[in-house]
Amino acid sequence: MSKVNLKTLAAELGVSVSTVSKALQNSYEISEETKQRVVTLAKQRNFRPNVYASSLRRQQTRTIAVIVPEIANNFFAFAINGIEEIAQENDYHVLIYLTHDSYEKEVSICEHLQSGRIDGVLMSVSTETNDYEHIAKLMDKGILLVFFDRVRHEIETAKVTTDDFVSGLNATEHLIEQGAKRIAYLSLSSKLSIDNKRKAGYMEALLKHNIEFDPNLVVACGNQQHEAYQRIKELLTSPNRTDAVFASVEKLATETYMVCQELGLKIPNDLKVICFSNTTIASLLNPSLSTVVQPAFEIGKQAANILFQHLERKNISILNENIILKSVLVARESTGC
Amino acid sequence: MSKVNLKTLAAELGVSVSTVSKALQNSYEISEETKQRVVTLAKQRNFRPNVYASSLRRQQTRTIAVIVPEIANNFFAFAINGIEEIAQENDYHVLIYLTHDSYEKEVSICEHLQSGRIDGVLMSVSTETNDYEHIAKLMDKGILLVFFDRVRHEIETAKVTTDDFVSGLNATEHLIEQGAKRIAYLSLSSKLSIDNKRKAGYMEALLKHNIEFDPNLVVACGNQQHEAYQRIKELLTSPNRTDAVFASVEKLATETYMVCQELGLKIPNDLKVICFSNTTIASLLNPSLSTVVQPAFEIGKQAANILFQHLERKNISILNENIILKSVLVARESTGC
DNA sequence: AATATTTACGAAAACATTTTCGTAAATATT
DNA sequence: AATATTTACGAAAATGTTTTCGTAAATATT
Repeated sequence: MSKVNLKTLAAELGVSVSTVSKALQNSYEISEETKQRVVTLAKQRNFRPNVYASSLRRQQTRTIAVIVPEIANNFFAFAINGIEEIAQENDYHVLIYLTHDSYEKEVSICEHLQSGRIDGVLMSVSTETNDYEHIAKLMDKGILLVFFDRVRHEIETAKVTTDDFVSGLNATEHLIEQGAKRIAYLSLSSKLSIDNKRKAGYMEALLKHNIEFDPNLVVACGNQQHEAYQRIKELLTSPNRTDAVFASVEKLATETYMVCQELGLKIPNDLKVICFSNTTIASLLNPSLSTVVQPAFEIGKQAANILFQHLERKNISILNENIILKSVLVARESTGC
Repeated sequence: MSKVNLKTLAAELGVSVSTVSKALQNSYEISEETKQRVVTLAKQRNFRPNVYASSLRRQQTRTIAVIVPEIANNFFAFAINGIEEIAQENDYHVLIYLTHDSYEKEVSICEHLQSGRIDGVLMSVSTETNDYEHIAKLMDKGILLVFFDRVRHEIETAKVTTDDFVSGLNATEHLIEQGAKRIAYLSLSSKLSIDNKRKAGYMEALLKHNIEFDPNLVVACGNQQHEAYQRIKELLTSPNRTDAVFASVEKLATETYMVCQELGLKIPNDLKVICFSNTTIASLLNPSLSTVVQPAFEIGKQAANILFQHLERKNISILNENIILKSVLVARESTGC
């Protein structure tokens, strides 16, 4: 395991360090014969240029960070999948950071990333994030950023999301068409732009169908599982009970299923349920779950593509732009289909 | 966005670069007064030491790689969750690489990682991996490695897995106790040690209960979803049909559910199903799914802990050791409970 | 007062690359 | 034959840290 670097290779070949470096980069300055000798020895010694030295000199790391709230979540897992695929294609490396929906953690991660470790960031903000100074600081250091899904509109850069408003409208309208009269909206956090857009779509659908909006039917469930369970239970045990639920995220729908199990409510007869979800087994649930499926994989790919394009073109800041990919509604038994 | 580094700070303060560096590291060589001045300016200028320069000099990166077959998989998602948690605690950074169960990709990733980018690796090998030279090469470069879940026993290092044999035995025995007579084993790949152990447990259970082992009931399903579907369909349509299925991974169980839907077979009456799985919604399936739940989060944490401990103690190679965390069997309707 | 020790800092090497620039020799051009 | 150009390489600077070692001044010890 004797160390091998440009210096040792050069010494062994009786040429200079720069010659070895250039030969390995297939530079026109080096004769074919020398290149051969260098490449052969490098291969034999299993030489790999030290990326930290080379990044330092080149002033680029070919590394990006992905900051997401969680990973045990089908949407984020698929999105990361897409990101990683594009990263491998472009020979970039992907650092992963989980905020667990904590604002403090998100800030701390952004602090850490100001140390030249990365060229760019793909980010989905936490539900608790209410400002954006930590993100602005990051960009001040010349780090490119692209948001996906959970964005902050105050930051001027590219944002890849799904058509949350329209999908929210469609999901709600679907419930109405299936006969629902009192539809509840289960919210994750009013700080999240996507949540607000889905809710806006929900309200638009009510308006369109002349259903009066009842603020009591908008339930802030939060991140904590047990808290969400409680809120939903309260909702489903309150007088003049709701007959349908539109959950802004999958977790809130599955919690609804659990609550119904406990209360003995039958889906879809007693309660219709639809939600944003990327689970692959929606059709196997009891009853099968109607979902709004986000193109998670595509969202990840697009976000990564935009970032890498700009990274290759150097120093060009990313224009403020909303890329919107369509979700698709899949109706199943939970809404009476 | 004028650049700020030790040099510019030193110039502005009228001291040397080394003084600034030492002051920021709170070295005893620097007076309190100077430290104050340095720290204040550094804060004001929002200075972060360049990690590539510092890694180069220190010869450690505080970065690890996690290599897994896929991420849209509850087991790996939870494991990565555990890894990331421990990494953040220890101030390490986590690079993620997906092999998509391709041997070529796994090799290529290992090649890339020989460039001094990382100090250590946590790895779950792909189902197609049949040798281990690429892994040995990595270790030759002085990179520490810990396996989790999908291990290669030929490599001498720590391996964190679950009690696959015993759990396989328990799962099979559970099926037998529930009245199953002809139990099939759905295998992912005979190249995987965990798969073989689960299968060995299955065979042991048959032996114990005097059930003759029928090789036709061991179905190699592979990674491809449609192929798995086909194999399972063949199994369930063949004469003298099996009455129970033990799936080595979740995906094969959900495929089984799909096949049963198509064939109109009723679980658990026509077919009992149990599988290794980490899905959080097993209880919501139709029918609810009996699972062997691996402590995925803990496995990730343990593997990361072992790696970091050795990284801190420098150069100490990791002893060959099998750490086995117990899985727990949760019986539900799919096995008639 | 002479010597020893401590304090507080700076110069420079080291980490492993990449890249600019200089140049000797070989070849081409007039 | 004299000059211009090309070829093939090397020296050295640069990237931004960390760390070793040297040392002048201040303080302590005899």
